[in-house]
Amino acid sequence: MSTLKAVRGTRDLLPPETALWNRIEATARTVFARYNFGEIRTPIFEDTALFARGVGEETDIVSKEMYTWEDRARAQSEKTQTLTLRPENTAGVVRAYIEHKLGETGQLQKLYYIGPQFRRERPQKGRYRQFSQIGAEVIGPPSSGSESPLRDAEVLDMLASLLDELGISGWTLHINSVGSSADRARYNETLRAALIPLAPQMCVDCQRRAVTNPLRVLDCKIPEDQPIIETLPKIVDSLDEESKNHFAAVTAALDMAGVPYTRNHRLVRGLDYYTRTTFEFTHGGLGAQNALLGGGRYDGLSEAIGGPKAPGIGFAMGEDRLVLTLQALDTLVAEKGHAYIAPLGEGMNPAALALARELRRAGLTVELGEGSFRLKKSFETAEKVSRRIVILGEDELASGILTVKDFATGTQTKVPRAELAAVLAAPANA
RNA sequence: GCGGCCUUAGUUCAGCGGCAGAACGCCUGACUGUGGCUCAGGAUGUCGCGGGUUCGAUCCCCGCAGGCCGCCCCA
Repeated sequence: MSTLKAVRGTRDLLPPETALWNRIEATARTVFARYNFGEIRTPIFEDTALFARGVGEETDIVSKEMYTWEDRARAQSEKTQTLTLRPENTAGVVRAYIEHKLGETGQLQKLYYIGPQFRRERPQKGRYRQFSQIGAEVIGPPSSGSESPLRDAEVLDMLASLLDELGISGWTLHINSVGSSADRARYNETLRAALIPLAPQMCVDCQRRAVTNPLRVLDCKIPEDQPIIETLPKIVDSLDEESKNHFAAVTAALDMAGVPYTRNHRLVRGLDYYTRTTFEFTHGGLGAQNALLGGGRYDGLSEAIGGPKAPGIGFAMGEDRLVLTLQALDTLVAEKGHAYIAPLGEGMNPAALALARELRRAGLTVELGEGSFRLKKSFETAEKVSRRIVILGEDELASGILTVKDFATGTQTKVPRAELAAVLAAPANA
């Protein structure tokens, strides 16, 4: 019988790696809280129509990467429904915003989420079929200030602070404006026309893109094509005055706040709902999947899925990629517990449990040994998982004076039971 | 969805058409309540799965699966 394995593109996360995941999530929650974001949890599956209308029917995500199935009807009278595992979370958040009439509060909604997303792509490093995103959205009626360029700058400032706090050094923030959807359509045609005479000199991929999706030519990584791409019209020249001014206000705020960024005329993101400001934080250590996070403004998304006018801006960070980056930077230090209790002889086991319970209730991390172990084995095991070892034998139990050895210093002391928790809680003696 | 490389012990990896290997880790002992060093010994396993060629396949061939790299796309 063949053994069952995690399905392609999914994986188990085990200790100690999960400690890193928890640290990332805890840091994100802390930073988001400082900016007054609250958590939202939306369902992992939604009506397929939400993604088709929100993300865009023509995008790769919707047209070929979604896990979609027909949910069977419970009764003759009930229609079957097409459901989809969420491939991203922004559409779900906006759906919830509309459904719960959050716009009626008149207040700006600042929501963050952490959770799994699903896309059926060919897996590779930093790209999985189930992956986790940490994201946030700022959305509200125009009267709440949701359209303000200050919101864009604040989100970018928050992200820069979060990455710094996580200890991710060497990131680059790329920003651009893709304007209104009309601006983008106009630019697409400008680009297509400009490429007609140039494409024959470019790589085969670009020759294809020039016809199928001109915007993607800007992403080409072939060195020979770069000088040609530099000569292409820039999207900024296709923007209307309002979008230009909005973008100028975003960069002015970033300059004043001291958030470093790179103006990237070639940053064109793939989801249909993006308007005006778009951005990406990249990191060199990730290979082809070098985007740590991406996001942008989506002023028309709510209306696209049947809601009121509700401009917004948001982002999604690839949590798996944050983990990869931090692992490459070697910032993972395994935390050792406070103490390992070594009972001498199986007869000491019950007393050892009682002692462990006492210390754990005092808030210490305690590993409980086993009386059948020889002391040598207890020491070897203890050294791997704990900062100190506590020996519990007949003498210690009778006298109430325990033997404690500190692995960092190699010093051994006798400690009365009443003082034990305090001694173990103290940092290693120098 | 396309192309390339890869898959052998718990881990990292050698290897060869003829008994399955190293290092690290693990277990036992030297050493009954003091580890880390040392020494002596021990267990590792469907050589990814399924076919084929062959007297004989872990090795050669084909298919499949999974991983990695690139394309596509994206977080």
